Amino acid sequence: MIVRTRFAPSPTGYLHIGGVRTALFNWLFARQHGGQFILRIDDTDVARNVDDALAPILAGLQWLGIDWDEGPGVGGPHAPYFQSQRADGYRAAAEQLLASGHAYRDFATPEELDEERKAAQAAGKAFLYSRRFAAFDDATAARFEAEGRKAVVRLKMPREGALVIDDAVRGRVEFAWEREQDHVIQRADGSCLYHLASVVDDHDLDITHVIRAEEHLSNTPRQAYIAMSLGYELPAYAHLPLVAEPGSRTKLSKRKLAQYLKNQDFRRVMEHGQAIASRIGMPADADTFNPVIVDFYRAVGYLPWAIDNYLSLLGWSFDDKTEFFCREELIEKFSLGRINSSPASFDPKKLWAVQDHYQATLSTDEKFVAMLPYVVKAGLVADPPTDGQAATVRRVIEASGDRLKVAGDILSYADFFLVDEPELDPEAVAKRLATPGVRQHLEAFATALRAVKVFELQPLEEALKATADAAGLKVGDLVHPVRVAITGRSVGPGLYDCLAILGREASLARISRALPLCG
RNA sequence: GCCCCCAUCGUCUAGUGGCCCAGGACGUCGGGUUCUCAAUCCGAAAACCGGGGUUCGACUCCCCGUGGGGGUACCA
Repeated sequence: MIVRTRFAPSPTGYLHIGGVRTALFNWLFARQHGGQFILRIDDTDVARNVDDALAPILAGLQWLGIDWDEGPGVGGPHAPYFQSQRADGYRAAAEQLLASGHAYRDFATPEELDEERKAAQAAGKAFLYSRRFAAFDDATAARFEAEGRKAVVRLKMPREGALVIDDAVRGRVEFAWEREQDHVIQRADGSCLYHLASVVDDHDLDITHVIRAEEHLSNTPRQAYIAMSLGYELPAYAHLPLVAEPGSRTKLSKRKLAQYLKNQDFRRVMEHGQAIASRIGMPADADTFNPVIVDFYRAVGYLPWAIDNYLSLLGWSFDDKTEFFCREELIEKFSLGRINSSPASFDPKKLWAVQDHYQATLSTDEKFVAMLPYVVKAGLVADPPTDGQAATVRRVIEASGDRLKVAGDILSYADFFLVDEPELDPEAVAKRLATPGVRQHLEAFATALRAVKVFELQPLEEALKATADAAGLKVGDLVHPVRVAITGRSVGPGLYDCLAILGREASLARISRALPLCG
């Protein structure tokens, strides 16, 4: 048997982090078994602007390296891969269900149904439709139609016995048929609903394993009923634990962003991203740009594999200690059997740590390629950059080392080397420059700088230490004022690196500019 | 209301009856190193939801609570 899995997003305009986890697990399972991963678009409901709403989803998956063997853009033997274009198949299935007596036309109005529902609830019982307006033959149907009623097609669920499924994650799960409602599968206008469409497609696309979030577990009986009634073989099911909110067990949702921002870690990640976005002139409106959406990470400059690796650990583990996997290892080691069944909450801090880990493995060249576009977009260099500017960026990357956690971080390290007169942080000035004696020390250091023969790390360090010694200062007491004078702020790469990158002329100019502010 | 699922440090998790007075990771705290920050090194605090069983022995199995979550749509 060839394993075939699928990810079936609705075109909503964004790729949700929980959706990615589902896609990733489907993809991993298919790749591991040498099978196929299919992307199908569940657009039965949203008819307009599908292209626009789909683009971010496709782009997000591509960016993450989750490639699909059949689906939009690549086609395949089961095309089309859009539910909106497969309606004929659903209608035929509804016909078949009607003909075989597994479904019926129902003429009840929503109000009549609602009344029954409420009565059942008031009685503390599960709602079970009386089938009062069901038409099992044409004569009855004609009578209802004469009353001006319109029919939908409902499933005629069994009212005894039970469905037992063997879920790959949860094991044996049993559902009593009598608790299942006669769900509508086709509207009066002939359009078909999700459950029918999904089952028909999974069968037509030869899907062998349905791997999806736990929210669908309760949907399984009616889908299984549809499948069995149509004579399909049931796929294997695996219901993944929900990806929950930071610090909670509730399903992560884009809508509740305001609430997540009360979570300190989440807010920190958000603000860090917004700062980068605003410097590259990217709209950072929280609706389209936030840590629940994959685009956020791409825009800010996270590494796609860091996201994948982090997400793989949400509900799955290989053993008690391995956390980092390259793509091949993850494909090899992944297994449905080791998926957890309890919800896993999305932890921005842990993602950050995983990103940090992978970022640290990058070479200067790799960082340069990823970071240069940010500097260009922020207008810090010409487009294209001059050779000198590119060289400066490269040196800043080297000097900054581990301080650059995501590609966008280059902005807050490169800017003061690339602008003529960086702004001075008032707090840093107050703390490091405006204290008594600093002016004199800076002047002494300026003199020493003029005398430095080769403007490189070693001689610079010697010059600074000599100046400090002569003045009876600790190295730090001189380093801090110099740093603020030349970079405008109190944190940054090593001071000697800063001086070397700036060069003699700029360093001296910045020191003299700072002198009036000194105590 | 009814149905289903879930329950180990703050978080992600290991644990499939004795190896566990519960292991790893992130985070937190303390310390070392350091010109700041970052990194790094060392160390610490931190959990089996409760109650009953079963068993020589339960984190592990069963039952009941409690708590959390999902579903219950002519949404997907």
